[in-house]
Amino acid sequence: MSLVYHQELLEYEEYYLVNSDSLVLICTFLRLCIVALQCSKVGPQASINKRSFMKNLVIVESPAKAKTIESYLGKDFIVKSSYGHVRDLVSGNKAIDVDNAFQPTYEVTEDKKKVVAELKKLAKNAEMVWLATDEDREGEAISWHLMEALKLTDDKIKRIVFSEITKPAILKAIENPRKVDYNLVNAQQARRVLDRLVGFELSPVLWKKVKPSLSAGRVQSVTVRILVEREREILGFTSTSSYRVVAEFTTDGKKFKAQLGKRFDSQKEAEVFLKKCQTANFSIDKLEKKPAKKSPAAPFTTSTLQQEAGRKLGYPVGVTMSIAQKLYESGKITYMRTDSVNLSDTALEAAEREIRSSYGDKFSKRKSYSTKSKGAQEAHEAIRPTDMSLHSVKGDSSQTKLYDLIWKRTLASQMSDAEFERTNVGISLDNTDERFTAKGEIITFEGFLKVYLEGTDEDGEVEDELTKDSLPALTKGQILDYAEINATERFTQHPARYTEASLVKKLEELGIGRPSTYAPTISTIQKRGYAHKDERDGTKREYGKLTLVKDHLETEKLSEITGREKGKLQPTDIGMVVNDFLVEHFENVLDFGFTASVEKEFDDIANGLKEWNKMINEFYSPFHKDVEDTLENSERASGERILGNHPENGKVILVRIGRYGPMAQIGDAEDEEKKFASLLKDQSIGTITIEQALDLFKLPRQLGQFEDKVVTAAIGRFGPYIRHDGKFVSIKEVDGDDPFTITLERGVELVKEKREADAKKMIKTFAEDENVSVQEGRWGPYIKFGKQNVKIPKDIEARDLTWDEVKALTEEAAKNPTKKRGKKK
DNA sequence: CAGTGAGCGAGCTTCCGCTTGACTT
Repeated sequence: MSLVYHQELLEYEEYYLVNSDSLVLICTFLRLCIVALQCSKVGPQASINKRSFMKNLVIVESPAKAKTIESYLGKDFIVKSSYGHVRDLVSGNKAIDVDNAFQPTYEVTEDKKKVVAELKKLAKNAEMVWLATDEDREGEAISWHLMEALKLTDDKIKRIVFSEITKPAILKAIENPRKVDYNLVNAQQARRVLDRLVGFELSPVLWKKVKPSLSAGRVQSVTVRILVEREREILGFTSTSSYRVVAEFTTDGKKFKAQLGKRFDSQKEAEVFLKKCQTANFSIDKLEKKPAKKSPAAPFTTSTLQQEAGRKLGYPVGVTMSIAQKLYESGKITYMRTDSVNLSDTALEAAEREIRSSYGDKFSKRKSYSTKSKGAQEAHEAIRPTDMSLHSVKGDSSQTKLYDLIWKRTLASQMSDAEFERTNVGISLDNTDERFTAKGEIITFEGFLKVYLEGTDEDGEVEDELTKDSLPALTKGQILDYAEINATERFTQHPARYTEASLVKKLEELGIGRPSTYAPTISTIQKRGYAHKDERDGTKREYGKLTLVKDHLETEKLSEITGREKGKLQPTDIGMVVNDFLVEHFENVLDFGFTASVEKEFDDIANGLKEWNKMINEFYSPFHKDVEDTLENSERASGERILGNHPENGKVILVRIGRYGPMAQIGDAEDEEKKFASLLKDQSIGTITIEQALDLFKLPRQLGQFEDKVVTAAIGRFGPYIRHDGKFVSIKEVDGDDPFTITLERGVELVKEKREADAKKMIKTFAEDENVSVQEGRWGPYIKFGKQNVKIPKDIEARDLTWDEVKALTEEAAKNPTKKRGKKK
């Protein structure tokens, strides 16, 4: 933390040196102190309590921000953090009084009680409380909730805002205080109330009509819909193939490639064309050179940082955010949850200085970017290094890499365009109208490409396989000889499944969700079982290739692996069934434009054009009617699909969603002897075959006896396993085992391996009770007391624990149960 | 939470956005 402080000071000093306005600044600062003094004199208690005289409490949302700002403001100000929202709607179903103008009931959230108590104490002793929460809807509401929770009156507070954490910005903010904007607060209340109503009325419908514990909401349900619709596109996609012709020409001993404008639907047609090539004369009939430019990408927002870190470093969005959080906390970068592409003046100056000194004046070009995304509220700066002269951070390699990305992106955004010379070459044949084209590209000025180029998402087939390097010297009218001409069969590709990052991009385009929720939303839909990361090996596919070399035509059949995929988001059966149900009954809320349209109304509320509870009422009345109507009239949604009849007894075989997820069933609902089996993780209701479904009923399999006890193989909640004498051993597919074919010998081998591994973990056992032991776990040694696991304090040596100590620790742990997420049965 | 899947009825689940640590077997 001392590092941060130091760095901020440096920045500050630098600012003094280069900025001619520094005198003005100092004056401003002095004037401020006087203002603060005068302010405090007005307060009724000012003269009574000398100790609290002059004291100003500033409250911001983030503690790291508080530290920085405190260093700007001097000793008359103390700056504290609220750690985000301090109050929220009470939990449960009674937070909103729908019969009384949607009156909300709030409470200080459990984890904020300490924070609120401390702020309350400080506020009491302060002359003035400066509410410096973010300059957006949520920030305004946080200020209001702080007033309520700390019992602050209007004359005791000043509301200040700034969208960058730089000294001039903070001082300017202090000079321009205002009151809390209740219209904006009401817009936030409307947002909050709407989300609670939607979530807490839709979810119970799903519990009744689909499966318990499911959830629905304005953001998550549309997110799942995006995935489901893409999956349907993929399922409905049929791939077609065509032959693409590429010729390699030589001139002056140099080679270059050109592609035919036309593709052929069959091998036959391709062959006919290549035969024409054998006798054709090739000549250049078009030669065009054009200058071209490429501009750098805007500085990072949360969304673009997540995308680039995904593309270039392979990080899931949650990982990116936690690395960024660490960089932010150590003062290396600005705030990482932002939708703004704006850079502060001090940052622009620093970037320019850095570019001029490292690359030269002609690489510098100041640019300001404006946001393209819909719901942007721009309460912060773009994500950038706090110190542009720091080219790299030491230590943790993931932090080094992410910082590197941020540094380069920021710098590049203020650099000149890259310049190219593009060449387009047309090549004609004298015995057909078909033509080849070649493209060349030479960089004439590197510009921003010197440091950074934004990545791209591979989306479908790469259309243009030609290298865009330089072409050899060519002239119009020149006659060419080919070295080789290929016609290769290429297949059209289904649209790509979403990655975490490309999904975030889509959400941002639709204005759904906020920088602080992109990563949590993606983890929510996976936790709820609506989507998962896929892993498909791909399948072998044959393709044809024709090669013409020196008048000799050859035909080959080659093979390639297609459809290999890892880590893409794919909707599950439950995700699809829930989505179809919601889309059918709640089209309005599931509409991709729903958020955008309510945002418009929130804006009206913020501008004082509409009352918030009126707006909510207009939404809620018809919505609630739909909910009741659906509860009463809709069928249960199970996604049932009938696969056919049993080959031996003729009973119906179907797949559907059951209480515990996707399952197969033999026999209909009336059948007294119907049987059930869960689908495997990689199977789905939509694609499973009758043979695969029948296989499921072969488990559990009895393999035989070992030590007079039965050994069985089956598949459970955590995957395939061997069971023996009440103990379970996982069967790992990577070892080439599976429960359908595994033998008794191999099963016994796994049981023995497991015993050995368990013995290794055992540190100590006790004669008093054989169910109690001290074992080595993932996070170090722990006590296993029956089914209870107990942590061992760091200062105690696990090996030396006595029976009495173990009992004492266990009893203490039982007294203070840690809040567990899991519920008891 | 590693054998479930009917139906009953208890009591429970659930939203989005703003922030960090505490905690995990």
